[in-house]
Amino acid sequence: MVLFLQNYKKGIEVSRDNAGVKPVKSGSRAKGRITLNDVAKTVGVSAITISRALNDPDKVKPVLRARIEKAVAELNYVPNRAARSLAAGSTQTLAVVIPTISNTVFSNVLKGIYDQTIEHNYEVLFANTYYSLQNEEKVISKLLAQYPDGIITTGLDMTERSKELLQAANIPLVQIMEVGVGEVLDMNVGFSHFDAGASMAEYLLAQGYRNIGFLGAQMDFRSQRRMQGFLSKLADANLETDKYLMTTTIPSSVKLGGHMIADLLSEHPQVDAVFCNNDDLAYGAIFECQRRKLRIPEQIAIAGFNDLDASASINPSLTTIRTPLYEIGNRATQLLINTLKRRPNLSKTLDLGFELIARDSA
Amino acid sequence: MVLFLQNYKKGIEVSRDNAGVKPVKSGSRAKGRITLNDVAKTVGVSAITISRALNDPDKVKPVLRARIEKAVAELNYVPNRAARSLAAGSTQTLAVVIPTISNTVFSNVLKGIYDQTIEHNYEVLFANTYYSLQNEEKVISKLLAQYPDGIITTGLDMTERSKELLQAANIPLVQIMEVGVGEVLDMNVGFSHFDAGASMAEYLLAQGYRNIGFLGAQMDFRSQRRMQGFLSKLADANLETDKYLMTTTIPSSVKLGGHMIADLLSEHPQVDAVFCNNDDLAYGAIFECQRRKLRIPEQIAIAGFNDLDASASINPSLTTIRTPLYEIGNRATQLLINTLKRRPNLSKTLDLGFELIARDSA
DNA sequence: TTACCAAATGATAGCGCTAACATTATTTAA
DNA sequence: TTAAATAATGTTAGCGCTATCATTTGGTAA
Repeated sequence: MVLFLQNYKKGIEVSRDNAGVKPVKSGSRAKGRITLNDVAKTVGVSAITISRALNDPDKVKPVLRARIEKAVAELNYVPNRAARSLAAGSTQTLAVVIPTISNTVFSNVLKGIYDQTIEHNYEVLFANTYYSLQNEEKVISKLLAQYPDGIITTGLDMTERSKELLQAANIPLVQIMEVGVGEVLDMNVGFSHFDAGASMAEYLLAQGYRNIGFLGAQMDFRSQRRMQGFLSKLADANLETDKYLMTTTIPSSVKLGGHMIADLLSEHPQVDAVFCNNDDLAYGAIFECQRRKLRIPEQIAIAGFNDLDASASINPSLTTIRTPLYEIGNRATQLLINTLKRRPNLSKTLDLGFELIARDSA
Repeated sequence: MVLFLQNYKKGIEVSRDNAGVKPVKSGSRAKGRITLNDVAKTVGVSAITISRALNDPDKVKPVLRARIEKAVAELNYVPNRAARSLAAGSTQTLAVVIPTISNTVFSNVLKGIYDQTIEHNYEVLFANTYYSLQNEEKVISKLLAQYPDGIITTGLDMTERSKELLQAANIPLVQIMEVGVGEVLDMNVGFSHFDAGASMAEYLLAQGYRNIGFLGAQMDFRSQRRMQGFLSKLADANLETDKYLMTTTIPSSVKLGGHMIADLLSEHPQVDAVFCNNDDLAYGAIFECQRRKLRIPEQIAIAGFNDLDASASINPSLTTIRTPLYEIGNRATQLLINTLKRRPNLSKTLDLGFELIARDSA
């Protein structure tokens, strides 16, 4: 039990066979935790030497370093990052602003970010906007109060106030998910949603479909751009663009995909292909068509977006667009860390592209 | 442009019609950001008054407060949380340790946590263990260096060193996902995985299945406990427990579910029901059975675990166990925040249970 | 008016750490 | 051997904020 309390100075004598003595601090503001100074006294050197042994080990002689490491372990010393940040002016923290963690798309992106930060010893602070620019403004302001060393935000559409705050923070920024539209404040990693939409339209047209529908959930800015790209190609081919279009701001889900295609088909049974603005929706559409005994793709073709895990396995396998989600997070974080370490970046903008995966559903 | 640089003191005169003057700080360690003192000089009051106006507004006269708020906005002042934490001894940060963010299960849990923290003005720091106790030890140590006010960890199995670190940190802790096994260090929210497994076995037995298989991916501690609960009931019914058992430590995915059931069926075509240790695996199994023209549930029944989004929509709809993922995160965070605000918790352990959802697949 | 009390604001110190410079020990070159 | 160079460790001050206690202001009762 005493062992567990080692890090505490609540009247117990912490050191055992160590030379240094750590009396209970009685100062009213002391938190009772073991500090650098406690370790320094135990080892019998100055605080800065302990600091160096932990942060820049090469600068301390191996023998001394070993003694310090032993003391640190025995005392359960944990450095106080707030103090470190304040003194050093760097928090070793990256802030991440995404729409919502509960969307697989963004958890993949976040994983890409996380894996990169863990490698370089940064922490991740994240916040969700729930697709609202007003929320975004609030969470940006909150995150900046942590004085992160860098920040990643989603999308290129933001309020003027958000832009002001980010510029004023004067830290490297990467806007992710999308390239080629809007104002890039600093760095930018993503792909063109307009082109992705357009490329799916071209594919469906090439396959001979002519009554082509579009199902869109959430309809955030990027969804809209995908839709615009898609519709532009339909218009080029002199096809209907509005007639078979169905969108909602409800968040995307498999269930919603089923409802939407049911609605679309009841109004327009002649639809022969549908582009769903993401894979979840497409799964729901496929399941609903199965229930209606519609043969895919003979009677109706279904296409999705993102190429999530299940898309290759579902029956029929889903024609979709593979997006480099993990890569986006990973590369964006690389840009940030390169900048922070003053290593040059080849480019401030990275278009990671997308890939149309033609499978059986269309 | 100058507007964007307002928060900076790089030789530009920041104040416009304000009385106070903020000269460029030349101290070598100054970061150039606007500080409380700068705001104080601008308004013409002491720093502590600005602090109070921001943190405890009632203590400052409305008129003064308005002037302060105006100055804060004009200067784009952002408080430095590191300094605040150091001075106040509280970081307003909660740490979260989960196996991996890329598993839908944990992104749901994390959302439950996040929604609660945002409400109470805490920040979330998270880390992934990737299902390794050694990693867990490392990330716990790293997270504690941030001196979070509270911490959430996943599962009840951890190394002695991890337990020591957590106890030494002396902050409220909630171990989530599981209850009823192992040592609870402080608080605990989850459900019994053993019972959940057992209840699925009872259900399948009651439906008359007798050649019952089990597919398990990842096989972390909780998966193992589900399996044990499941097999214990098969044993009680004098059925085979090992014969139709197939597990792997590969992370769960839809594709893997397809491979696993294919392997199982090629060895044991007589299997008439399979419990997959999570829904992803079950989806893959259903898709593979469809490809083999096996009728579900007539020829083979499939059951899953977690009741993810698609489970109600897939064909046939999936019999599974609904687990309170969002709730677990949410309630765990509530416990933490109650403790931090010195509000009493009814109980230190919360068994949120689970629910067997009988659908068409079994 | 005076005494008293509460509300509002201020002065001071210090949270735990590291940057910058200072000093001492050790190695290397001449 | 000695001076010069380098490595290892130490001293000091301060990062930006808030806890604590001190002081001032304004309001109320006698």
